[in-house]
Amino acid sequence: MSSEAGRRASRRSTRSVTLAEVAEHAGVSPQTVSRAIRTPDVVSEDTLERVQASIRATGYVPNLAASNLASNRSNTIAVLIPAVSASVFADTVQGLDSVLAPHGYHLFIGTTEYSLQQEEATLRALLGRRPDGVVLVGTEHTPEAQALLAAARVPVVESWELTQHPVDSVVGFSNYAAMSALFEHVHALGYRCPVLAGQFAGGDVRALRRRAAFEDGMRRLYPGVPVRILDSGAAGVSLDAGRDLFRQVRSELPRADLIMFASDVFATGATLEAVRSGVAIPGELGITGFGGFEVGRHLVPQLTTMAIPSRRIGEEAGRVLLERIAAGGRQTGEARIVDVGHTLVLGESTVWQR
Amino acid sequence: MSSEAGRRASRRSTRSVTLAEVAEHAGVSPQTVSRAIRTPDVVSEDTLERVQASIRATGYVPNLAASNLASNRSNTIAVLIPAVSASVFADTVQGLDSVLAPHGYHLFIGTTEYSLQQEEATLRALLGRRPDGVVLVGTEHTPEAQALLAAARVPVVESWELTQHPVDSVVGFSNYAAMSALFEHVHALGYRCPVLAGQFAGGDVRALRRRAAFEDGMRRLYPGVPVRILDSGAAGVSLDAGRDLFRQVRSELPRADLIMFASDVFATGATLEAVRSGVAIPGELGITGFGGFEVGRHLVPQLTTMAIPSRRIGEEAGRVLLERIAAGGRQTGEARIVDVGHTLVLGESTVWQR
DNA sequence: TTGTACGCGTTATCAG
DNA sequence: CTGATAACGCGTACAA
Repeated sequence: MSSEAGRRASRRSTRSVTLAEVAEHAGVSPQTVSRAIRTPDVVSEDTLERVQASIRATGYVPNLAASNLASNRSNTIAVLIPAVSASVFADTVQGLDSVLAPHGYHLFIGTTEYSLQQEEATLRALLGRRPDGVVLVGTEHTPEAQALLAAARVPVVESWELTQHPVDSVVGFSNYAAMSALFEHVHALGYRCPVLAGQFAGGDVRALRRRAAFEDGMRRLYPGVPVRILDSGAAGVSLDAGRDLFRQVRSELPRADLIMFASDVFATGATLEAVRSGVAIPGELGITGFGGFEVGRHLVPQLTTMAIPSRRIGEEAGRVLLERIAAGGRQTGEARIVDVGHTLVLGESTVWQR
Repeated sequence: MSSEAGRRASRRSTRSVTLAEVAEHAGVSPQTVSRAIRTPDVVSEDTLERVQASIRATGYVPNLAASNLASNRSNTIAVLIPAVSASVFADTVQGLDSVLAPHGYHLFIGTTEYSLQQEEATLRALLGRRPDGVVLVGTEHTPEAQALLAAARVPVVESWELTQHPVDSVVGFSNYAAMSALFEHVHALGYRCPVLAGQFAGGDVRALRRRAAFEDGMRRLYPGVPVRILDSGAAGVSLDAGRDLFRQVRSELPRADLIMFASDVFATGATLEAVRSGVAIPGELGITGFGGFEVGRHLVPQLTTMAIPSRRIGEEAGRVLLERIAAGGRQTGEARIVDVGHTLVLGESTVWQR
């Protein structure tokens, strides 16, 4: 026995059907089976049929980990979003999937919980899967994350923001410009004392950009008027938080004539609370949102908001990835910047003042 | 040259750092590096530090495809949901992730578009990744999908429904029982002519169960009263569809005194349309939903609905998976059935009749 | 059109 | 506690 060098017990534990077993069943070489799957037109019709029959008979499911290892392609795109349950990003993911799935790419989704540290950790884990591309939300990352992305040597798309210096490419819009445009609109309507309400302590960088736009707008268009900002704190982005912010404004800032919410979610909770408590919108108080969710069009009064094409962000990101992958799969150095823009939605929740 | 047998160009194309390179850098064997990562406590403190330094210095990111291949474990759970953007399932995914992530499992998400054929195709693709577990929405699958699941020999959790004969285990509730309970409640309130509205042509099996509960309820508690059901058809589950269904009921079924919607989404669109068009709810017409979404509590009037613990479904599914994986990772044969139940939410959109 | 011989990067196994 | 060696399942390169 000691001379039986090299004989070891098989390590296969799952005992799933392999390519070799299909080959044996069909009476061809493993390589032919591989070809029958990946490049059927290069195999004779006769063998092709035989192999396909054997695949069905054996219930063969290709091991993509092995395929990945051998070919250096995973047909996988890593997607990092703040949270799965945040519907705006779900739309982006849906858009991504709709563009990439037809090309055989699957999405590997990781969440960051709006934390750059968490993003780095998740990114590290996802890169272990050797994705053919990466999609991130945001343009701010830890230095380590930046290094990881650079070392990965695959196309990277940052999104939901714009920057002149993306890691590779970026698909998004300017949160600052969008909020500024909305601000200028309500200023033109004649509002005298706008306040901002939202969540700014949760690590959402994009919300901070919107806040900056509000602050700068106040200084520029309302010199002398105090800048009032209410933060929901740890409450998160929810209808409850919107309701609470509304109540807080009513009790603490009675002179406010307009509440600009950092998200349609807050604005919806606030609008419904106004209805319930009998506060006339826009008569007593104006309300604006941000995001352009479906519910805004249904609210009574309809919500004035800034619509963001969240699904299109995903679709464009998918196209950029496909393009880059086709071009060699590497980051080329020439940054690609796609601005999907924003659209002012004039609702009934704001009105011409006098 | 011809005698230089076996010399070939390297096939490595991505040239990412490998375990061997870290080993060389640290002056140890590859196996020691592997151990330093996977079982640090079995490595001497001295070497451990050296290896960790080398990992940082080289920017090493483990190739999980290789790890997967060698160890037969992917630390991956495949999740199949009807759609990413359907918020109920997003909550389930979030719940799953919250339980599984701490144990090192990542989710691979695939969508089925409410189609069993699509489910089978997506399942096939995901199984190629050799997940350590599978979570599905629904208990109905194609025969081929059933075979695939059986052959995969990993824990499988079906969800959002109940069955006495799951593939492996099931976490959910009875859509029939939930809808029946809601129906009995409104019957007890004294409604005389309830109608059902929703989407039943889209392939959503769970919606069909709710419809069956409505039909049976009508036959049982309203003998002689015609069974009225409105289908939004291809419109999908949206606020727009809810608004349109509401209008349709008003114009086509003027004698209806209660609309039972198959989803809170429809009910929300309908309630807001009622507010806009000046129809008194519950005065002129009662409304119920299904799902127990946050928005229902904020609507004016608050929505009467049947709440489903969608996040808890994910959490329980995660626990079942962990348990099964710990127990050997295979389907054991003893089905595990977890009923998360349902909760009647009494809102203001229905009221005692007379 | 088909077959043969590696190699992809990691871990299991066994020996030291 | 550490190292050497052989898998894991498939694709690439080359030969036939």
